[in-house]
Amino acid sequence: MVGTKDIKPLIDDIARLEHEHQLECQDCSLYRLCLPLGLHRDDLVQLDKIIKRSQGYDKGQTLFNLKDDFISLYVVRSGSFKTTISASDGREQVTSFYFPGEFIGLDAIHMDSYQSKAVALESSSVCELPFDNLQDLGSELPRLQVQLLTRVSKELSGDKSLMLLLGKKTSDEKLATYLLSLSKRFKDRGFSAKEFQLTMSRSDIANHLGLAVETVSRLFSRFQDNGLIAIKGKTISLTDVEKMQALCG
Amino acid sequence: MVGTKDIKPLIDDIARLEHEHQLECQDCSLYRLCLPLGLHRDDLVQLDKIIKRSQGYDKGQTLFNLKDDFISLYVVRSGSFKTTISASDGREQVTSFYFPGEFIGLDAIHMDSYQSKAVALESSSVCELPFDNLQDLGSELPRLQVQLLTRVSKELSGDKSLMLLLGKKTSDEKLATYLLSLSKRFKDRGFSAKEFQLTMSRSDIANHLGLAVETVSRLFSRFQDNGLIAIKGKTISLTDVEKMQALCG
DNA sequence: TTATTGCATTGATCTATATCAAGTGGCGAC
DNA sequence: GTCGCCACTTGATATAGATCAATGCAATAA
Repeated sequence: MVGTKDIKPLIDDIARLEHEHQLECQDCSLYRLCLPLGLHRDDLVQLDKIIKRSQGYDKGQTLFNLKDDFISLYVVRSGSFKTTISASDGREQVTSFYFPGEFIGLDAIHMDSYQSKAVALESSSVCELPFDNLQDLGSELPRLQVQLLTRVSKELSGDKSLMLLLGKKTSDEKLATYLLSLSKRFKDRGFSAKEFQLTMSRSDIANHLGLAVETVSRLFSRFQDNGLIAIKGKTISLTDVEKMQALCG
Repeated sequence: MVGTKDIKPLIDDIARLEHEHQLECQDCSLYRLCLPLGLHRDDLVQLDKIIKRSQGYDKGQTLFNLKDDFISLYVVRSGSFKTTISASDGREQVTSFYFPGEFIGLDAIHMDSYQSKAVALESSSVCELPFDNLQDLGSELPRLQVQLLTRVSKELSGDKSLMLLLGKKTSDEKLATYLLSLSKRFKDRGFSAKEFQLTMSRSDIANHLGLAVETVSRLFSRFQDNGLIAIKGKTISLTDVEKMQALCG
């Protein structure tokens, strides 16, 4: 307990140093997942020039709000975010979760304001890509433009799958599908596919899957009883991936 | 009854003539809704060169199938289409309906095969845009590339709204939202916003909204009883748009 | 004209999941 | 430490909408 307090300043120092150092794309660990993929070294230097590496965001802090002017796309550098849209009466839907290397704000490109709200789920940081600059650069670097198009298409594809989940799947199929999708994304990022942190709350998960919190809670308990997972607070281990896959439908 | 048979050959003739004439983008009535928007006249000529104006598709005919090689994007020229994705056990979700000027296949850009199946809902025709050619041209015409990006972003945005609908709305809110969305799209295309044809079946609508056919049928009846709509087979009139909007949530 | 077929409607019943209600446990503030 | 708060869990009950079942109806074929 005393130890935690002692290292906090150290962590802050590291964050500050990292920020001052302004890590460039070439050296970034997300290189293989992120926008630069397929760009030449010279192009990267140009891309680096327009990227703003922002200060961090605390848990619960808003990256952008519904109807804010659309200025920039964001790429998660560390941590995680959720985006939500809301009905006129205030009901909200968690539309997506975003992890390192993923783009936030792509659905705003066709408007001049954001169509959703983005909030950090933990201490997080992002790279900011002012869209106008990105477009200017894109007109010189077709490969960049293609990368961007590919990104939006990929998110579109994911959203269609989520429509299948929301429209046709039962509660246990929903949760199983969700957990495996998280697992895959962590694996792609070089983390364990079997054990990871659920940085979002139960109610975020429930909302995203079109379920009630209580249902999600009961499902976690049942999955645990059936030996599918081991869960303790926010830490989850997938103990029977086979069976989990069979559950997805 | 005899009359219908007599004019059928005439209609076919017109379709054939239209096809042979190979109507160009400049002259197309969809000009203001379609890809050419914002392109210069010279650019349009180039775009026209890569567009294949295909034969028509009959009701129920497949434009492309899941896992077909991704070669082209398609723009609806006349008629309408639906796209579906399916779970491993065969359950299907109708992900979108497409009307003239709208793009089909955008979710395949990030893969080398289509992620969904597209089927004509009535006699329809499309413009085919071979994606490789489109990209070659795009690298010379940044405005074209931006148009394309904008299109995908717009579809993304619509899908997020549908997630809100599927996850959070009640059955009557779902149907009301859907009918008004159709109404707006018809209006944008210069058709009546109040009276139009539901080219898709009740079961397509139900599936798309995450409901059972019976529920949709009952809702249509109730909406009619409440003076919101008048419906006869596939023809619907919105008789109280105000009240309908209030129902959307 | 009458049969056939598939889509659509309407009614009766059932069920998955929401909602309501009552704890439980962990964590930060003091 | 312990107080208070909030997220989570677990149980009891309610309900929106699904499913099952029968019938109606319109378009095509015979």
